[in-house]
Amino acid sequence: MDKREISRILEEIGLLLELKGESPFKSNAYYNAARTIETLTEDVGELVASGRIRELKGIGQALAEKLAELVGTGRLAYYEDLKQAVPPGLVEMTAIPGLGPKKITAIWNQLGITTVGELEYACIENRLVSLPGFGQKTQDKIRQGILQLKKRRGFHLCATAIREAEQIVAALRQSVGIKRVELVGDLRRRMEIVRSINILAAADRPQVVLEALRSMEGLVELAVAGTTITGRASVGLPVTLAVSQAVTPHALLATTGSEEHLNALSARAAQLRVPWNLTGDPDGKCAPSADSEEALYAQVGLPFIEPELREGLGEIDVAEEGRLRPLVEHGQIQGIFHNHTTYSDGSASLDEMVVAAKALGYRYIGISDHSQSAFYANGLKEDRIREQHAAIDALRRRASGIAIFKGIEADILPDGAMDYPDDVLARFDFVIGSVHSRFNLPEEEQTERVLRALANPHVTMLGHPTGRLLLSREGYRIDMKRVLDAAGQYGKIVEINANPHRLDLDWRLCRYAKAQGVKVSINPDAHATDGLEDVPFGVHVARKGGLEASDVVNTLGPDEVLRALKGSRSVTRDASEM
DNA sequence: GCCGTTTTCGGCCCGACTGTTTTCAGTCG
Repeated sequence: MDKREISRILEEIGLLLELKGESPFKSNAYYNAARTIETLTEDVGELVASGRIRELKGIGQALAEKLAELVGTGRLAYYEDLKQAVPPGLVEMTAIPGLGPKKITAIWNQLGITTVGELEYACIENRLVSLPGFGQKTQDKIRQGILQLKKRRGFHLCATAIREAEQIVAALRQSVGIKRVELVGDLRRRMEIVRSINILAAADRPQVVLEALRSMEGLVELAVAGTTITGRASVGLPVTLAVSQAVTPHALLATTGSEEHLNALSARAAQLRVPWNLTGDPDGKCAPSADSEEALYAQVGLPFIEPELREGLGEIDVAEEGRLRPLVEHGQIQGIFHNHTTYSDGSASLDEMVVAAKALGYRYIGISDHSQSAFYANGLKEDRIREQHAAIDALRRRASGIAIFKGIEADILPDGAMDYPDDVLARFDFVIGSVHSRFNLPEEEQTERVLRALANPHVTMLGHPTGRLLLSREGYRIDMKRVLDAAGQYGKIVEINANPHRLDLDWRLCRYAKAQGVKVSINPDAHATDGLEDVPFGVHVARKGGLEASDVVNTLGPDEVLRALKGSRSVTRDASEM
């Protein structure tokens, strides 16, 4: 059992305890432990075996015993019992905005409601308003939240799906009798959220693939119907494998999608009178003859179009006009900004973050802890900024082979002012301006707020521009086009936050940003050393948005990027001019 | 459930916001 799964179980125990109405401090102990385990660099099994697990802060006698049981047997009786005691629908309800454990418990105890469906019906019947502490607005908000929840039900984060998919693909590729394995579908196009994992496999018989899958841990509900194998990954994600004698480029193209892209291709083929039956017999007369996807595109007079671009959003026109450029690749990212440390709410020290970044091959790392108004995140007051800068100076003398930049993730206050005075902001190599409060301002006010921050000459980058959390929170209402216009005008960098929950700036806005001359920075927003590994997810966003290396500032080397940062703060302008 | 000691019990982060109240509870970041 890996640390992610252990952490998830501890987290759920915390939640179940809250729902049962146990001491919030007790559930907090589980939340803390979950966080500790998740950010471990050492193997949990080894820590348990050696007894050193007790040395971790927040792991006492009881938790150590539970971890031992979990690691040793893969099960935990305490957790199983809790799950018996609390209906699973209550856990699902916690995903509804504005609905926390207390309100859910009230709904459960006083109305006997245990599922989201029943809750929705109770809203329709106007039964929530009668509960103490509830009113019309609460009920309306819950009903709205349920609609959101239903919309995203069945979706999973790309990162989760990729992790599962890569394990399956790698295992199958090593299996005897399986000739070829390819990931297709939304996941190959690197959509930010997906419903399933779709794989093409070449083998003589589906049975061969099935046997290989059976030996994999975490795959359940495996079944065969004809040449299709279905199953479910450990996170509940449906897996579908289509097995055939060979993986043809036709099948690859057809199953990668998107539907819009395929429709545009077939319309084009019809116009050019090229046979274009991708799903029929590839040797038949109706199918284009091709031995690769490149050759298929060539049949309709187009260069190869990267899977990420295949969304039917004008990529075919761009390809036809010869305007496709090589998309940015992870290997071109030379350094990373937006990284937190234990100075604020990170779980790894400054030294650990720098060492980890260097180990990943990065040539520079930009440290940016939270600013003073972020109380909840232990934001840095001026004295602690001085302390951190001294630590960075000392580390710069010791560390070789990696440059360290002094930065800050400064809150953009509700009125658009930054939460440090200019002379403090001037001490940093880079300043990320981020919104962390007052998400519910009207669109006009929210937009003006961010525009004013961008007008501040000390701000170099805009952090997670919409504040969205995929599958859990909508972004705040903001006119992103105006924001990107301003960023272009002022030469400000806009972040592509690579955290799989954010992926913000959205890829759909990348083209617009590029057209305004806006440079992006692909930032991990890491709060632990393994957060640094999220960078590739940000690269997917940039690629889907059609960005090339020259659009991404952190493809620059350390010296050039520093010049770019200086350039982005040289424009001085008053907000009143806008 | 953890922690630390002024050790075996009492405290555990906190401020803003919202909606419900008419002084506060719940949620969120």
